[in-house]
Amino acid sequence: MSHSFEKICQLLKEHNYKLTPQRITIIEMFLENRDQHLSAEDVYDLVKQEAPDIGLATVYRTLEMLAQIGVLLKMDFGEGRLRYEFSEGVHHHHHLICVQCGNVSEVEEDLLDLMEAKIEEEEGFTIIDHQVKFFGICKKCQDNNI
Amino acid sequence: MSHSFEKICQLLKEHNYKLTPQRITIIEMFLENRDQHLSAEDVYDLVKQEAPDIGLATVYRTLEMLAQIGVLLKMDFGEGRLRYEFSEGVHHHHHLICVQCGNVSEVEEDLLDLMEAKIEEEEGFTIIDHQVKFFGICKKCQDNNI
DNA sequence: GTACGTGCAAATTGTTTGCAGCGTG
DNA sequence: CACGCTGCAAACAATTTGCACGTAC
Repeated sequence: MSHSFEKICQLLKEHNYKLTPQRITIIEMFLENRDQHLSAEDVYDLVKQEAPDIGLATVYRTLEMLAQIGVLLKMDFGEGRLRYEFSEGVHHHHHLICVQCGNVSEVEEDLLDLMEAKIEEEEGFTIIDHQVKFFGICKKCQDNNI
Repeated sequence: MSHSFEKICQLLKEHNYKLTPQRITIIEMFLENRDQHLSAEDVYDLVKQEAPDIGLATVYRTLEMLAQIGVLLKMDFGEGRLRYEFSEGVHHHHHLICVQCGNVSEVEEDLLDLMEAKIEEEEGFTIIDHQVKFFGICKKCQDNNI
């Protein structure tokens, strides 16, 4: 079910991508930070600790490639920059974005199957994926506001 | 219910914003294109036909201002640019984004109230707004693919 | 060995800002 | 007539691209 290092390497091979040290480091980084939504710059900073010579462009290219083959999912939280996370289980978690502190957390709730079925039927639109974002005030901020 | 020119002007006054020709032109443009999701550049191109001297920065500033006072809603379809639409009824329509042609259309379906109630209860997260995007292939593209 | 991958720097793109002059209320 | 608003150009920030060199297969 979940992504493993081996499975991802396998995917690269299938798509005729080479397994370079830089790519390996980036993939390991994501495996060690499964729960995070990392921006390109975040990845760059993290990876630089392991491999100081890596270039930012390489990070961008690798993230794009991993998104293309379905390992990562591009997420846009409206900050003017993209974030990346493992694509697994995308259909069953949504994001809670706190408009005060900017923190992004996840919920597992998903009642969208009904909606999808209706849309496919009524609009003739074949749904591949969905993204749901709830904007509001997280518990922490609410507590701080008192 | 729906935005009218008068109501928007009223809102500007309430917020101590002046009613300049540029702002009027931009508001009229949106009223004439209620069904569209316009980017700043789109608005600039449209408005330039009426008022060739307008500056792109003015468009950006006006869109930001209209979003601030709640007339427009900033939408992010992950294209690396923001789009704007009237904010009315935001809770009751969602976006269908075709991954082939990039066309964005709307659906009225909304079953998220249940989900919101559950999230507020279980996570203590107070929801202000939500955005739902469905990615897939629109009817037109499906027909073209045959 | 060769095509793909890399680092670097420069280019692009969307958006923001500083400023002197203009126009609304 | 004051202050907010404008156009212009320059500044910014995230991302992309061109290119000569390096390296996985």
